[in-house]
Amino acid sequence: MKLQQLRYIVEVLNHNLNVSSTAESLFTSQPGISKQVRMLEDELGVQIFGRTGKHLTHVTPAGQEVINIAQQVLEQVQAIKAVAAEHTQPDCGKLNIATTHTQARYALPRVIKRFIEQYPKVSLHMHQGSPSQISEAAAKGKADFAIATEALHLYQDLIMLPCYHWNRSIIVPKDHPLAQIDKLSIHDIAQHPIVTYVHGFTGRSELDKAFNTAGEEPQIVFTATDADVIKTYVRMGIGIGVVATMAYDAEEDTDLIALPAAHLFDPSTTKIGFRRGSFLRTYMFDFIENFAPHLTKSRVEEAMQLRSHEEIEKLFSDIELPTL
Amino acid sequence: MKLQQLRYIVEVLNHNLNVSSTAESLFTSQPGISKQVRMLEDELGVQIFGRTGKHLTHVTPAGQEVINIAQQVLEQVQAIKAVAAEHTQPDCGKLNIATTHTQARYALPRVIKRFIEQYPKVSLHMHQGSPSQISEAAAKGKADFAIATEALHLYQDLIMLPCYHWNRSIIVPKDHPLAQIDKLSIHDIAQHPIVTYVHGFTGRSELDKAFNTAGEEPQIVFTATDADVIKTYVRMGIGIGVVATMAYDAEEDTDLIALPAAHLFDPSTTKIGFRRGSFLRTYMFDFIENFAPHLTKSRVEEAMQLRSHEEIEKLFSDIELPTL
DNA sequence: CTCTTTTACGCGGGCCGTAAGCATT
DNA sequence: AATGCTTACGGCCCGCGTAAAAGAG
Repeated sequence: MKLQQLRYIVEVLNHNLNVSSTAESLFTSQPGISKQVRMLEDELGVQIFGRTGKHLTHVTPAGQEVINIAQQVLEQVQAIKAVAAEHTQPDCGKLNIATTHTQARYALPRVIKRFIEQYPKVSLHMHQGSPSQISEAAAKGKADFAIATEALHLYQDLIMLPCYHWNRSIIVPKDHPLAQIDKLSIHDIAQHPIVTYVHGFTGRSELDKAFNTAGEEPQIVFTATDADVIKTYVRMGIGIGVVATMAYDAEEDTDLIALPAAHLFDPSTTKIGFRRGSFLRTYMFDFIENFAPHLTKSRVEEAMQLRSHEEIEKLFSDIELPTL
Repeated sequence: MKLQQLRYIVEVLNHNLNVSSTAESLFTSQPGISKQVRMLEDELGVQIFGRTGKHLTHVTPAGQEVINIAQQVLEQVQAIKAVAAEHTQPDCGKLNIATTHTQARYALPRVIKRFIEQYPKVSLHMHQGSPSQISEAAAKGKADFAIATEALHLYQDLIMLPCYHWNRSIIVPKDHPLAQIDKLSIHDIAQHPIVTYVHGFTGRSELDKAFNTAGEEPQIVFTATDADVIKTYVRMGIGIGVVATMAYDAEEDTDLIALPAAHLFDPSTTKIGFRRGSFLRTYMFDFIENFAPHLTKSRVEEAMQLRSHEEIEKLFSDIELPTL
């Protein structure tokens, strides 16, 4: 059994069982992969892929189990390389961050600016996507960190640490009638068409919950994955916006007004997650601490020892998170 | 990076940094290993082993980290092979059990007899040792199962499942004065010299605890790791024996009498442990269930999902264990 | 007819084993 | 002097790439 054989079967699966495209992506020849796959199958005595004639059609149950383990092996091989790099070039490497528009646009810029100054030799890559895509990217090792408010808990083998709380604001055009009301209620909001995040994005669930408990039915006329789009439609007069407070910029959004809504919706918590068992480089610890100052290296390491989401939550229950 | 290079560095460490003996044990040449080790070091850019001149003297910090991960990789490679074997030859394989004399001599024989009948093609190996050696063997992957009463909890990455409770008996020669007393007390026992298990063996800690809480000082004149030796010295009149009840055989030990002592000492619990993340063959699940009928495959799998000893204990808190 | 996998074949690299050289104890 | 690691060299296996054949859709 060779490490490359494991790489091959994992990649063939990632390419929907198309060996030719797998070969192309790995910059090698297609017959080479086919042969190695069959040699591995011969050695193990088990078919990994099911075939009809000459085409790979499905993954056998045994093959799925083998591939799952193979993925872990390859992750650990990466960890070995990371350990080595940490000792030879501590300030050199890659950092892949998977996150949502909201974080990338409003929460991360200052953090990333500082990080790049501190570690100019680390190449930084941002992957944007939906919270579930983000979690998957982190869980599969395509990203080192996932930063999001939702969906991270879906993967048991992601360690997720709370970073900060944030609240919502209602944004309306300056001349909107709601701007006159001193303290908004859910009922007030329910009278107007709403523009907000799509399901599964940026704490959308808290919004639905608040309306539910108030017994009101929100008129959601338009949803988008990011606040910039939402603001554009609010400007057009389509409805009132419900967005993260941090998405309102008093200097840029002079034509809009943000009405605080912290009293209407429970705050959401943005978390940073990474694969359990992955080796974190020093610059990764530093990135985390830059982003959330209470997440010191020692505290993160402590959390890595814990074995369930609940235990980790307990570890941070005493700590007051910043609110954006 | 090749799998064999990882095997080599792990084995070199296991052979106290002696490359020659490592080569011998792996049935290969010593220069081959030396070269591969240095090639791996070159590839990683990190010294794994420290050298003075031409001799390997110590493991570098980076090397230790690399080797730790390498061990995990090799374990997973074993898991892949086990998965494959499970699908091709479900009733064929190996089973390594690490256990103490007490278990091997009194608890396991009937289980193993049945197991061998059921799986004649599985080759079974028993490794005897102290509880801490046993735990280590299981944790390091040298044994599939560790069966013992003590020390298993020392390894966080061992899953240990409770099998049965057992109590102690006082064994004395037939004509011993204690044999006349109806219900023994700790005080009664403390009047006589005691022969029992050495520290760290077979629930010895419960014995010490009972004397401590009773405020008595036991006169322990002789300790051994197994009940057969203890019985021999009891026969010689050295003292009274305190052993696991199951170690007394009414048919063989006709010259001795066992006085129940369940009311004097808290019962101990024998557990079976195995490495977290290891792949269990069907015959392994069957072995466990043979040994402890309440440990069905589904219940064991459930326990494998849990992440701490506490959670596992909670899972079994409702279940009444048999008492031997 | 096209896309994809399999088979065939030749090259090159690298792993391994033997033998000799050299450092450490 | 003995033990143990390194260097040197040669054989052999094997992984890879190219090219052609065969099968699936």
